[in-house]
Amino acid sequence: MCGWDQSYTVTSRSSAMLTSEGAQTVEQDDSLHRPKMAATATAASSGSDGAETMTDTDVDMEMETEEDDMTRWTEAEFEAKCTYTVKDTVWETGADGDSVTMTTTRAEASLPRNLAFKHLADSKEVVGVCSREYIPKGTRFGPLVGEIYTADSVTRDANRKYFWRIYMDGEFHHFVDGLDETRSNWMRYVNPAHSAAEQNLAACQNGMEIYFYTVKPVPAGAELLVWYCHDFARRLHYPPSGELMMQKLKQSLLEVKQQQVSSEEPLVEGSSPSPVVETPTPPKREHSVLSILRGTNSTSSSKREPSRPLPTRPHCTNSPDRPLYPRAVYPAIRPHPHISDDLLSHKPGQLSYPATRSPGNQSLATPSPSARSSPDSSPQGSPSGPSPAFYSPGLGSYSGYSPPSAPLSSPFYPPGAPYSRYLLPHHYPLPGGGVPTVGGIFPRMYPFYGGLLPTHVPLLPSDAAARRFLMPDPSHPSSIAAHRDFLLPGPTSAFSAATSLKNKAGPHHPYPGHPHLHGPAHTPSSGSPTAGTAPPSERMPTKPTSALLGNTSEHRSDEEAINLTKVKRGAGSAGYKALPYPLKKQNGKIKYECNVCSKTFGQLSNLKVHLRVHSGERPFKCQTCNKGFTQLAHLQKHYLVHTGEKPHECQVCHKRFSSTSNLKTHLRLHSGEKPYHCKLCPAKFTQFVHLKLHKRLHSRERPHKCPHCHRHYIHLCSLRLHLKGYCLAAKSGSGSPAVSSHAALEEVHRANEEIERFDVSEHAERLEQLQGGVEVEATLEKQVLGMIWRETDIKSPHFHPHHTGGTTELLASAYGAYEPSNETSVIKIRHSSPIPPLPASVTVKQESEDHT
DNA sequence: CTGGGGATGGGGCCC
DNA sequence: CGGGCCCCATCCCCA
Repeated sequence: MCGWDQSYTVTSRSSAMLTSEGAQTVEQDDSLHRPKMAATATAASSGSDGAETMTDTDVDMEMETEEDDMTRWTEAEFEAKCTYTVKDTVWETGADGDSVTMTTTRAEASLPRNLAFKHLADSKEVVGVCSREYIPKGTRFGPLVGEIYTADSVTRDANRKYFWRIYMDGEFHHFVDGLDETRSNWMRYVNPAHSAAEQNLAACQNGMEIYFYTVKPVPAGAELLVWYCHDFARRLHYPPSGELMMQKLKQSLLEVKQQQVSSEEPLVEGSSPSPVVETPTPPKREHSVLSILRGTNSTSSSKREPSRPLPTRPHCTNSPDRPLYPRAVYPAIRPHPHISDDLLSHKPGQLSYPATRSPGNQSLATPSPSARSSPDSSPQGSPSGPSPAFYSPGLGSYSGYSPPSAPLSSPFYPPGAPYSRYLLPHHYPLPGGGVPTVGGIFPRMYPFYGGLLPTHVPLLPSDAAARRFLMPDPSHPSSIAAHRDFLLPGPTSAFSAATSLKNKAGPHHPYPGHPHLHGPAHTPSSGSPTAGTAPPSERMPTKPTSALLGNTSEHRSDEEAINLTKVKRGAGSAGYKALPYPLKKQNGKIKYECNVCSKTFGQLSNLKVHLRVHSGERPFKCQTCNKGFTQLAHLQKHYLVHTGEKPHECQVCHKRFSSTSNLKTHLRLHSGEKPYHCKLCPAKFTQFVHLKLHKRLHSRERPHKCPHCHRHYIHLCSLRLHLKGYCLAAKSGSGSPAVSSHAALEEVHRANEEIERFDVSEHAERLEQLQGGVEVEATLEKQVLGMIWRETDIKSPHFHPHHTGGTTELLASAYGAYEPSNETSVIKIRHSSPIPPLPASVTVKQESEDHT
């Protein structure tokens, strides 16, 4: 988003400029007033595979019935409830980053992978941001990056087009300026929402940073359109919902037109409502389109914000005397994305409504959950959409929602966007060492913060910043509470239940239906208002915000809590609840033992988490697919499925993976490591599962069954070999070796393994066809088991299976290629005792199970 | 069937 | 004590 200039003020303009901006403003404001599209068609999936277990329709259905209006959430709620975060792509700097900087601005390079820029057809100019894939509701983007200016440091002629105001304790604190594309991030390109219906992002200030949260599912290809969250709007003295402003705008419509004809009244800072406005609900005062366009407060200027001269807006394409430029449209003043530069060039009477929406954008068609679920979400909602009169004749009715003229250059990977090069994992070591977390976008920025922000403001690298969503802002107790309330597992487990009681919250918590949010377990000791004060809609048991905490077994939470408490006092009951964590001592260290499986843990917290395995508790719910997880980290990892993020990159082939595990597995392809060896043949695998599948080959039909033991063989010769002295069950029979020692027993075992290896080899196949006689068998025996014999002969005079010498050339050639395993076979192992069968660096993961 | 990858579960350990 | 990160194991899918 560009900064539809929150602080933009103008004192005077040319009429042309006014007109142009007027149009913008109208649209911008229209966005606020357009009634929510309560019954619009369900968004098509647009090919998105975002919903893995549900169709997009399912998702939407769910949204309709279960979700509340996130646009009415407080900033604290956004921060606390939205677990999903999408981090900026790390910006590569330094030596090898130069090339990047040559072709891409930092702002562009920072774009997360699941987003794409929207370009004008014949331009590389970024005119908006779209989603590449389905993005679930409750996803957080950010923080907004830009240069920091305080009231004192901002220059009077600064271009405030991309200014965002940061407040602290209700007072203006500083600006974040996204103007400079080399110092800002992609968020500067996000267009403002034109209406509540199309708004899919809400801008919030969390801590001292600006974040954008998805307030509705964003289908693939849809443009991101942001508007202030309620808190933010309130700070800026916008009408709470923007609906008032909408009405005013409408009222101003005529006035606007009149002004277009007449001379524009000199604009004075604070004469019009704007995002920056600090006037609470400029109710009675009529806002002229002019003033609206200006995005300035009509009733008052910011008291805290330094007074300033009119922005010169050097880059402002809105300027009538400047060539229209897409970028100009975005930012600032006009939180309306649908006005293209072309529009800007038009004269008032010629206002056209260039389509700028991406083809996939279905925000219009997307039902507005908020509109449906939250009756009060549109207080004075304008009953109608933007008045056609708002647009110039010829504009058509709502043509603005026609397909965009600036489609994505590519639905997934824009040409010329060498994604891989900025796709280093967030915490993946850079080739040259070090971690690119702070190195990218933030280095230049944080120094500013260092001097501007209170010490409690986390000066975090991107990675850490992304982590912040789980870290309560110490300056906001409610935030802490919200975090805790939200992140704590629901009181459905013995432990959480116990915790809840410990917190003195009785079993009769106010919202039994949603204990994870408001139940005793989450009642902050500080008495945070967050717990229990959430809107009723939040109490919806299945409300999928993000990591919703366990509602899987909430019906039993209270009981469990009580039971557990009793148990802990000695009441004693069955199962792990009776004694959640009995203590044991191992090697002097206290161990916590699971009552169910007797597994011990060095830390109680580990046991607590472990107990969820037995209780079935999955407190962390994915809002998108409703899957539950036992650990928040698992949910977070899972979320990558929906965002498409693959933070881990193979430094060899640059392929990306969502998990380190999978990357590690992949790296074996490059290293050649195949740690999973088949005991029966030389086959090796990079994954255990492949070995397991492979082993089935060895267990295929084996018609030649040993009459004495369980062994089966594919080939008769193998059975006969086995029977020549290696069947322990038949040891009493003739020819059986005298196995009188443990060592000899082992030899027999190994010999049988070797026979099996031979049995499944191609050589057995060929030998079978030779129809050899006794001599052949003897040779076979010698070749297959020869080494064992020699060893055994030496070590155990008692173990001397019957065999005869003699080798025919024919036989030798028949299976001459057969070689007793030299890596995992018992033979090799025996003979190479001092010499590891494999390089020491290679770990061979032997099969753990018997292959019988 | 093999090989590669995606996703998830579970646990250890550090902060 | 709990959160977060990391790692390994495992299952599943698909080419």
